[in-house]
Amino acid sequence: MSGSPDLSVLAGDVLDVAPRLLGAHLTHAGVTVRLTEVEAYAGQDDPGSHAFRGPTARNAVMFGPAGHLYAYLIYGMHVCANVVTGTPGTASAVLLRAGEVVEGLDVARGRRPGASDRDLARGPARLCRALAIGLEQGGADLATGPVLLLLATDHGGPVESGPRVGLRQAAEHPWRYWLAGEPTVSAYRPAAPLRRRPAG
DNA sequence: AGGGTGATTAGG
DNA sequence: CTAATCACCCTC
Repeated sequence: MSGSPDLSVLAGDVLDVAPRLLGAHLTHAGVTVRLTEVEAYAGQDDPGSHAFRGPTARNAVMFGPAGHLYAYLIYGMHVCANVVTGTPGTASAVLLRAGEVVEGLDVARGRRPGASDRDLARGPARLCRALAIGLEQGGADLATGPVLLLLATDHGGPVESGPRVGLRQAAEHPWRYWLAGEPTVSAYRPAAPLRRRPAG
């Protein structure tokens, strides 16, 4: 009877939940994206996760119930969005890396001047830009909005997996999942090596 | 190939 | 307080 979609599946293990988000629809402010690429972050067990070192003010929402939005600012200018998974107390989440704009194409184009349609939401910060997701949306309940998640009953194609993008820690885990053959999947970019201190 | 940008974090 | 890091994007 509820008007909200059932997101209870998100309370499961993040490695199980992440691929199931592929094909899901994410809607905000007049634009809907079909997710084509995601990455799993396994909380305090995962050196690549923001929650690895325990709760802080920034990552607090990850320790809460599943189905909420964890949004953060990176490199001083870009916002990235995650879906919190697992049970309260665990801090796992899924980074939304890329999607295909399936609704509100003109609105999305206006938010991403100069970008091709393929690139509108191709990359985690681009996806947030196309959907106008900012830090204000952090903590939002994805079942009730304003950012809404509608799970897919079907992926719509085979899922592939490989190493996560841009991580220096725990880069060996194949916890990035994408829909095979989708042009909106972002290119794999290994982490840049640390700039070495001047040698003595 | 390199630069922009500022919050977040650990450490003194 | 300081200094290092950062789940990225754009332009050249």
